[in-house]
Amino acid sequence: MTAPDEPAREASLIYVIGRVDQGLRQAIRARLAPWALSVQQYTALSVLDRRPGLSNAQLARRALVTPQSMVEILSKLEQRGLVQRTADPDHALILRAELTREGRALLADVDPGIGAIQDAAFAGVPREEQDVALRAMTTAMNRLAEGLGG
Amino acid sequence: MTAPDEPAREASLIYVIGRVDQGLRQAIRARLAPWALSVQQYTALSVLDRRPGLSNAQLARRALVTPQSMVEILSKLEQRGLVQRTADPDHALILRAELTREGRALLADVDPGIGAIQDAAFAGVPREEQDVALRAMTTAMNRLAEGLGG
DNA sequence: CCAATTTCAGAGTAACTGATATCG
DNA sequence: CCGATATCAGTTACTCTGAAATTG
Repeated sequence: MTAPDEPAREASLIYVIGRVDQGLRQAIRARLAPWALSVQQYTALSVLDRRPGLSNAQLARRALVTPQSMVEILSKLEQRGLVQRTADPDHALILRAELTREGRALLADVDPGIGAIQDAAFAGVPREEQDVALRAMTTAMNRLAEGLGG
Repeated sequence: MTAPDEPAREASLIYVIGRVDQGLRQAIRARLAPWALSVQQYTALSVLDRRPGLSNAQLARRALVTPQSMVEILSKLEQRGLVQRTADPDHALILRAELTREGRALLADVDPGIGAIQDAAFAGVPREEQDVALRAMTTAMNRLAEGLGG
């Protein structure tokens, strides 16, 4: 059976999102391998690059994972010297994270390759439609972050 | 720090897809818990419902995972009596899978709840835009299945 | 012999639940 | 006391790589 499977007819949005994420993750993982960076480590780095000063709890809410999951990611980045954390002056309990110089340098090395993956995956889709998709997905992301209630 | 995080400004499509998938998975997992079904088990069931007769290898290509990963999912469904597999008459090596009556019954029980999750997540997005998003994501899925080359 | 399918075994990744300690 | 943060420990979910046997 070498015959290629026929393309799926009408799958649900929820299903297609899962497949795309799976394929994207694989591609990103391969691209990141030379730096021994995991997908979520890369994700955390790029979030911190755009929003320095987020705490572990804030990062976790943003990523839609538990704070315990984020601790693992963040602590490894810190051990590796890509991220540094300093206590908030007003709340000694809160550790605000930001990229180190090494972290920024590594991100600059890696970012183009990841961008290329996105471009390749959506090459067949017109800009305007990509924008519509991005808006739709962003809406869903925000609703999911609120627990599907609001 | 109880103040809600400001909504993300301009994240990349690739990033938002990852977050949405993560949020969706969590919601689906919770909804599936009473049946002790995992997310990928549910996914495999619904694919087989629409396309009976797919082999393990075909399912794996469709899901963008290795055949080894799919074996685990499929064999558990088979052990549980939700799926049955029969050898292809022409190729004794190929085992074609299909839902059992129990599998179809369980899927019928579960499906509405999963549909509700999708509806809730994309409630704020107009139909036409959901369709555009679905088309864009389907294009990306197919490109990823071809290895980003084609 | 080669290509495709299935599957076992081991490993690594990713995320979770539970519990503990601290701060305001 | 309560709510939020951080984090340790254990566990489950998910996927991969490697290797083997079988079929056409």
